[in-house]
Amino acid sequence: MIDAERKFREYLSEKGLRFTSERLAILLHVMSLHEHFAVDDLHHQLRQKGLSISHATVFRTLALLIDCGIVQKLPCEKMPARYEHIFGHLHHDHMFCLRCGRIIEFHNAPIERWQQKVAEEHRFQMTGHHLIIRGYCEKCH
Amino acid sequence: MIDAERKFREYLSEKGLRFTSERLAILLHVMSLHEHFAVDDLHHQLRQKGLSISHATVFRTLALLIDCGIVQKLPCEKMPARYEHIFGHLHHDHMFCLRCGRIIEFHNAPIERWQQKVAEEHRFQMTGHHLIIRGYCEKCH
DNA sequence: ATAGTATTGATATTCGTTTTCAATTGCAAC
DNA sequence: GTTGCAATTGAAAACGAATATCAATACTAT
Ligand SMILES: [Mn+2]
Ligand SMILES: [Mn+2]
Ligand SMILES: [Zn+2]
Ligand SMILES: [Zn+2]
Repeated sequence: MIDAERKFREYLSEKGLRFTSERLAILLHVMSLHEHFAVDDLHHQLRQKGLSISHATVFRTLALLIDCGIVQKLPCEKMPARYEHIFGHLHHDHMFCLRCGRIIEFHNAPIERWQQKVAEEHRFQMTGHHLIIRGYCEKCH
Repeated sequence: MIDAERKFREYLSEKGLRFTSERLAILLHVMSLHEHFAVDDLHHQLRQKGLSISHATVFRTLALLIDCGIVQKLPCEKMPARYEHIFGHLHHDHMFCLRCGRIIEFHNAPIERWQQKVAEEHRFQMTGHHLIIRGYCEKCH
């Protein structure tokens, strides 16, 4: 059993929820993906594997995985949201290429620290943040 | 005539578009607002003034004002987008209080500089960015 | 005035996401 | 293992912000 499964099981158990075969299948597939994906991508890939999991269940399970801290949602303007597993990964932010749609990940410690500082200055209790840099990637200049 | 009106007139003229009474009314009302507003807020306020401007025209005109650089759209998760006029204002980012919905504005020069630097490091041509700090405001801790 | 085009409001449509609900399933207590 | 029951599921319907459609109207230039 992978660590993510253990974490998900504990989360569900604490909430009085059940560990179903659908939830396991979705968890395992999400953990096997190393890109940013849309709900439909995930749904199609599961069906290609021969699993007939409904659209609704994919949405519902992703919500659980987000609440559990295994998955992160990237709100995208003008297109369906993207998701990615973050369990086992360090925090990062994203650049979106407006031409080819490429998503580039980055981490910048000074930005993270200044965010903390700004929040403190406003006596704001930061629980998270969300930084997206829009523009054109190397190939699309 | 306020500066924003001059700018909007020039923008429309260059694009071969027309300066209509609806567009003027929306522009003036948007410039009079000093909060972040949803499309429905704006629409209702215009109707309260006795102006019968359609929903569609409000959306369409906001899109023009954004393209023109007078207005900015703040994508909100789980709720309709918010807008604000930025003409005559310096760039700023936002903190969203998850409890009371308050929006706090801030500007942090080091964050802006580091964003530029990160983009350059990835040979990414930044055209804009979007930073939202989520959490709880002073009153909502 | 006239013609040509942009704009409008009302309405319908889109589409990602959420909800509904009856049938099914997991799970804990017996 | 049987039972009881709430949680879960899939299919379909509903939702809702945003957009598209289109006939009527209003500018603009000639
Ligand atoms: Mn990522
Ligand atoms: Mn603002
Ligand atoms: Zn690109
Ligand atoms: Zn608050």
